[in-house]
Amino acid sequence: MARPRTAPRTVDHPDLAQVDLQQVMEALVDPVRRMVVSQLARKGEDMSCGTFEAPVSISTLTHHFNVLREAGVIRQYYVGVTKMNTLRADEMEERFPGLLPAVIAACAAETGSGVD
Amino acid sequence: MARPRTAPRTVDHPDLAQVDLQQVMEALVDPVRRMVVSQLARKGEDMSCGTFEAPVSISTLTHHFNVLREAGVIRQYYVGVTKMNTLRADEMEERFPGLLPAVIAACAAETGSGVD
DNA sequence: CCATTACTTCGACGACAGTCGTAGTATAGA
DNA sequence: TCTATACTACGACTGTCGTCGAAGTAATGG
Repeated sequence: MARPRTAPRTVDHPDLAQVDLQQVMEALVDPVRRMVVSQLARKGEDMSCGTFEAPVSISTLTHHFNVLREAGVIRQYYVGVTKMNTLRADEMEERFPGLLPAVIAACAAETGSGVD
Repeated sequence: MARPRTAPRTVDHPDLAQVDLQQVMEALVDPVRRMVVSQLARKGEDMSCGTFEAPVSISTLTHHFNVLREAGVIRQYYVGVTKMNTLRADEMEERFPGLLPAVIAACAAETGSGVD
């Protein structure tokens, strides 16, 4: 019989018009979340939740993905049992011009050069 | 006789090279501190601590100025009994290109339009 | 139907940031 | 020398955020 006795898993995303600067700043102030954004930007393609490098547990990482998604920074969707992540770069650019690129560039500059 | 039995009040500022993104993000994530930065950018000239509008007490405001200064966002200097504040915009631009302007623009966009 | 994989939810805990009022300090002026 | 002004330093309090592990849920494959 039909297997899907529940609807396919969906994810809610805010319209960027209803996201304010405070929310985005709070999302981007956490170093782990910036690592996520940075890796996403660096890779240039969608990544599943399990493929990120971060010095925290899986459940904590889930929390960080939620914060980023609710701030409109990333978009998430399921592919089978895995959850994919994408930067909402274009939309963010329209809403907060220059902000995300500046942060990403700063991340890259810090992790790229041998600062430590 | 010579009155200055103490050296004139001075203020310490970090070299921007030794300020990291985390510190700047933490400085800019607080809405009161963004108000300070925003007013400084809007005014376009140095402002004394007492001339800022913020919904907090004076002592709290002092704390916010300290955070901004230690993050390299503002420069402070005494003029008699008042303390002046100025944005380190050019230096910040060199250290974290685009970051401060993006935040300032976002602040202006939010406070400018009748969002609430 | 069952096991596995991949992620989520929950509750608890610890740390720390923002806030205040009070008391203190440096400068200017009388 | 004394007072007023403008800001600072300190200690206390509070709320919130990041963190974890354990238990839960949904899809996939056998």
